[in-house]
Amino acid sequence: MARWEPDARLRLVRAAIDLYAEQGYEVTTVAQVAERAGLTKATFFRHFPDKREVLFAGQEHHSTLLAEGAAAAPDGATPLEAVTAALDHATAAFTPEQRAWGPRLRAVVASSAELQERAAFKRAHLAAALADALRRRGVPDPTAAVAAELGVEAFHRAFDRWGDTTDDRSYGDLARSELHDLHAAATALR
Amino acid sequence: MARWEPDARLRLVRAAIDLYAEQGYEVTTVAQVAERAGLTKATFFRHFPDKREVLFAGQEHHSTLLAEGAAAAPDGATPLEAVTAALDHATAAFTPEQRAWGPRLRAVVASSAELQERAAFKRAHLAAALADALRRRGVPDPTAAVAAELGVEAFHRAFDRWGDTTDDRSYGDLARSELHDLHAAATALR
DNA sequence: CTCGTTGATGAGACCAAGTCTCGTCACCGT
DNA sequence: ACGGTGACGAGACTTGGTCTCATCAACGAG
Repeated sequence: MARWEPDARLRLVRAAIDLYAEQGYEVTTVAQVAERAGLTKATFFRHFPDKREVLFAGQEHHSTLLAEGAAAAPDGATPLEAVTAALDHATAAFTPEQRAWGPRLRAVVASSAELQERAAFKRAHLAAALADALRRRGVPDPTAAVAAELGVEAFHRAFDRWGDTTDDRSYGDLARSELHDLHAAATALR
Repeated sequence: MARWEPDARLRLVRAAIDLYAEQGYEVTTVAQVAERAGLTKATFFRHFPDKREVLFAGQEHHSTLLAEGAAAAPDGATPLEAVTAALDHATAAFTPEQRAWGPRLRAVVASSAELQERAAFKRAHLAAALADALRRRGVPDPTAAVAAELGVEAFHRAFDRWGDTTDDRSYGDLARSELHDLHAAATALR
């Protein structure tokens, strides 16, 4: 038998989502989250840098996936095709487990300005990573920024719709569809 | 003679920018900022909700200006023309005083992840306010979001170039120019 | 002129986030 | 058998942020 129960990190994430949803993010203390996970405050901060990050850990992975996908697109691909490749590659992050947690996470984040702030920061990182990957492909500056912005917007819109159980399409299909709509709106803009 | 020196709020802003720039944002305590302004920590928090906001106060005004400008555009205006009107209207916020503080502010914000987080949040608010104003004009959803995103990107790019003293064009001219470039990139996107 | 009100501030207690140091002890390789 | 490793607990400590209460110049009513 192990000295400590395994998956301390996962237990912390679950405890945090549960408590934040039950009684609210602001009134929940880190000590409470740690206690529900069978740990202490000090250990919480060994796994996460702050009280917010426990909800967003794993999203650095999204940046990596988007950048990898864009970089791996064939040489002749247009910027938009590279963004599509990035979204396809990011599909790897969207497991059924994520789908189950999505709505609860969205609700909790929506309830707190502090959490929305972190979400905005993560989104900015996503856009920066994707724009960087496009620039490394030789896409010139204003185009790379616009394409990355559309890609990240599609990424988030698709995630929102993916969480609605009424829509049974795969995340990849939803992302392609959102990107197509955004691109159409952009080219038609006057 | 007044009981208190006037402009407590402004003194706090100046003290904060100075100290954050001199010795770094993270190692500066709110008590130090208040002391340099001739006040106490409690009074700091009467003027600003937290340690970060002292650098961003006044930016809610930007959302208001953008929304007002977009709402005031003539009835027949296209979405892009409404965004242009919004940027023109926001010109009111860019005084010579702002121009002098801009580069220092940018440097301080760039030095701290916590401050970049707040900046990303403010940007998201700007985009949401502009998109809302466009939707109220009857612009349908994906188009409003894309136009707002381009507008906010132009807003920030113009502010960056406006801070470079090498470029003597007015903020309004710079913003129109940036928006034009971004729009061109968007319509040419493949 | 006097007096009560107003409102910005100071003083300081208080809580929680986040940091840091030190001690513990199962596990693992030698 | 034994020393090293690493995840964890305990608890002190700093600082961001909140709250309550006291202070006192300005101001207006009488």
